[in-house]
Amino acid sequence: MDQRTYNQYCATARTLDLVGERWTLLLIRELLTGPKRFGDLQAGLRGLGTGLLAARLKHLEREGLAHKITLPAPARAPAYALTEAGEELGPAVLALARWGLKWAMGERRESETFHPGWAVLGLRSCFDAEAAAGLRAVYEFRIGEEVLHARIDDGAIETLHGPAQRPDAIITIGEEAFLGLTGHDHTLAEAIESGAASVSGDEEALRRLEELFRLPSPHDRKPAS
Amino acid sequence: MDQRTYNQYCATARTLDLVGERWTLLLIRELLTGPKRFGDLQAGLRGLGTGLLAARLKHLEREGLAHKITLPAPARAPAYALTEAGEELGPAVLALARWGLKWAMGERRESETFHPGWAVLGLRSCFDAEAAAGLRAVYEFRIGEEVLHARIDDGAIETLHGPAQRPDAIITIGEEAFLGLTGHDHTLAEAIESGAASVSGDEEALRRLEELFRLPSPHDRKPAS
DNA sequence: CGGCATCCATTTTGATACTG
DNA sequence: CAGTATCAAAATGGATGCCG
Repeated sequence: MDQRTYNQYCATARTLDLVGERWTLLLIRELLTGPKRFGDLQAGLRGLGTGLLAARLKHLEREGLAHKITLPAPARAPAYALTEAGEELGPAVLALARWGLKWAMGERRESETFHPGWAVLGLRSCFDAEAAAGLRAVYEFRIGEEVLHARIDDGAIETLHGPAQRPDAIITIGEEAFLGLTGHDHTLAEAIESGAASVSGDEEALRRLEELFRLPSPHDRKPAS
Repeated sequence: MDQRTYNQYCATARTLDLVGERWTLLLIRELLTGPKRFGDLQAGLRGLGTGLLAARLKHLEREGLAHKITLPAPARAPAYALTEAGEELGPAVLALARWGLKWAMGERRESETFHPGWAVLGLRSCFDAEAAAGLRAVYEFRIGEEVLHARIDDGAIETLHGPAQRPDAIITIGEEAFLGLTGHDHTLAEAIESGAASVSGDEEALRRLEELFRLPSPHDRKPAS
């Protein structure tokens, strides 16, 4: 797995030598929203067997992109987290996500799995730093079964799995309705209207929510010409 | 990944379904500096056989990321170019390059190939838009056997293979000396001093050159702890 | 639950030879 | 030069069993 190198003295090629194998960037995507346990990682990556997952994790550890940790009490369970180097792959993963939002997200296919955590990372990929100037707020998203939060601090954003300590605003919405948002089927206001979503907390923070994340309108890669 | 898809309704996964296979992102890297012929593509991707290259190109065409063109006269030769969708993968490729410049570029290994075109893309990845505010200039780089140019227009940059029509400044340098620049072995001024490089053209444009591109200092992914 | 080992069917790849 | 055709060597996916 790392004997197969591109053998090019090129920053892109060297990076892909490290994280270009199948599953690796998705593994990093999972870890970008916080440390995860072996089983949870596998749950987020259906199709990846335990053997390959273990091999990939070992590779990331050897290369200094992730490391094994012990979750704080009371969990005390083993888990994996990104190192500083791994964390800094965030911009690259988000750039891929940003492209995908614009050029590759059509209707959800029947066979495709979906986890709200991915969506929050997608949100982060279209975060508008300028629109967040001067804003300092923590949002908690409760989407389907999952809970995530985004901490925004004047142009900077951090999105992590789990509840927030002291959220300024809470958005609760079902998976289906959330997919309707990303698919431009309806707005958040409409979802609230119809009862599919509910919000609470600081009104000012909630008002600014829609400016913060600008979902690109989907484009067709193969125009009818 | 034609049949082998991640099957996730996730922007990152969908993108990797399209361009995550081996060689694909490097192929796009090659095309990001302008249209290329089949043979030139293969030259830039040592190790990629003609069969796989043809398959990858066909895949990119089918997916609307690249298309086959005929070079303008007098060449009139077949070549491949990126579509708008393909072009927009630039930010993602550059993000990977930026990461690699910081975390993965140690000494050049004996077996590694090197092409100046990669370096210019690397330069572009660390282009500082703020430092280019108000600047409008075209630089021509003659590195080893290759010629490339960068057109800078007030925060925007475009880097293409080939000579510029009307360059404001020309930088001529050998491959070895150029690698010394990226490896922080010496500065451009020192290379000029020692006769390894030479510059000509607008003095103002040349003075601003070093502010425009900020090479990150290399970091160790595995600190001695 | 976490994680490694093994066996096996299927894909992907790498290298080379071959054709218009 | 621009590709096709072919075949051997990896990598992957899936099932399964094991051990702490």
